[in-house]
Amino acid sequence: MKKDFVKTSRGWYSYEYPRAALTADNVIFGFDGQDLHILLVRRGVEPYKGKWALPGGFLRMNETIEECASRELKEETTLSNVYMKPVGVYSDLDRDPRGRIITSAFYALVRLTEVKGGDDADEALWVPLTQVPALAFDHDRILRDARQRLKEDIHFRPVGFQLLPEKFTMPQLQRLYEAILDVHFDRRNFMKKMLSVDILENTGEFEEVHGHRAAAYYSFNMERYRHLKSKSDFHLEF
Amino acid sequence: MKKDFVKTSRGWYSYEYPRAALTADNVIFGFDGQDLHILLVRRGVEPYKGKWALPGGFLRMNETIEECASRELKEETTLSNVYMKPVGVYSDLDRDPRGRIITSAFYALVRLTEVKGGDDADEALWVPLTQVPALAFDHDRILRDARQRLKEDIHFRPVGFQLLPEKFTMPQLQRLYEAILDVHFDRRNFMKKMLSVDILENTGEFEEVHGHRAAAYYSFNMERYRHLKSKSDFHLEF
DNA sequence: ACAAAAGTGTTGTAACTACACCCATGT
DNA sequence: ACATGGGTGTAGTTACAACACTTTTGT
Repeated sequence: MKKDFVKTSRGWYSYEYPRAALTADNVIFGFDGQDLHILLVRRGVEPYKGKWALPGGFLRMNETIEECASRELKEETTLSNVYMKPVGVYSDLDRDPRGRIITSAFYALVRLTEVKGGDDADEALWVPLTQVPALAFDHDRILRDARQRLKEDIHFRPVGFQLLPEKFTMPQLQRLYEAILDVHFDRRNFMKKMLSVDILENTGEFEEVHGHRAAAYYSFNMERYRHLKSKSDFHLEF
Repeated sequence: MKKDFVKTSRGWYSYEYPRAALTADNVIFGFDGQDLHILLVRRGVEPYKGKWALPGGFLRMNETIEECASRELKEETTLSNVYMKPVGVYSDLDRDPRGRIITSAFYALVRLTEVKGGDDADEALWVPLTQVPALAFDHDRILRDARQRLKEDIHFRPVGFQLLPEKFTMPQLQRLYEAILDVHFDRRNFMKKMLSVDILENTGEFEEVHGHRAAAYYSFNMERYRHLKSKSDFHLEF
């Protein structure tokens, strides 16, 4: 790659035409078995100091925007190899008071239990989607768009399984789908449909509650999913 | 907005950290009644001089990325108010030999007949999707992604009607859907399904072929589409 | 005893697929 | 006469939505 800048005497980077700065921001979804949460960070500096915001950061010159997003995600959660999908590009002229900063937003699905949940004093905090405060910058809009995107994606890809532990019960899976799609399903029909796709495996194990048998554990069988004849075989209509 | 740069003595723009340049590229789809086409431009300068590429250009500081994309689209087609949707961000380090240039890709749907079709000598040319040559930069990949996105979108939104003239025949509509989805439908079932959604209006007029009555003209009724109870009412499964 | 959560089958209805013949026009 | 393209209806199958009772456990 050609060098497309010159350095000034002060060590700054100089270009023939003005350029916007690029950031990546992540909407990190987690599920606690009951509700959908997102991971927020409290801003320690101006602008929007003290406000909650999506975790993110500036693009470096040796990484793609996806690499930037997953680097930021790793810094926040210590997780790598996380399921991420692009949400959109946000480039309103006045979206950041610091100047012309454009962000590329992603959503990520993580197992909430694998991330050390910070408390309020900490910088990062899991917040239920029903209790998200007003966010810094245009992050409210980004969050809305990410939820919408997740809602659409879940019809075509088994995204839910990225949010659940290895083994999960049918009621947990149903609560997750209900939280994402914001609807209610009949237990029997939900179970029937899920099992009809043939990507779930009954582990034979059972959830234990107070030392007694409760719901049966299932696991997601990635092999079987790969072998579906067409992607539309996993077209959950609901 | 704060000024986030300083100008050098040579009039260049200087930043504390390196920045990538941002462009917008458009995959412009058109339909000639038979096949899907895209609009390509032949590059007049290096790199990739003489190669075909997607139309696009650099972001200006007084516009959003969407405004940039539609400005470029207008320059190429003279059309405004065109249906456009984002495809993705392409930021591979070596995607442009000129330096760190990141592009935000969009697809657009236009009525091919409304755009003066340039010939080979011209700079812009309509090319059937079946005959697209190897493109400059990573535009092959962008095109693949745009086709995939269009394929997915058509299930949820009546995107096809952006590509057809005001009045169109059922066989034309079917050919369009077949071109986008790359499948074949039974004529009777296709018609039945389309009419069942209740967003088409029989104009009472007929296509004339050699002075004789041929297929009936339909038009898309935007009002009826808006009044659908839910978006999933236009969920064409196929 | 009462409430809460998990498991299990059937039936009516709606939607989809597959399929054949007629008519008009152009060669 | 033959081929092409447009118009129309039905029957079999599949997928979906709606629905109730039993068991276990905790209070």
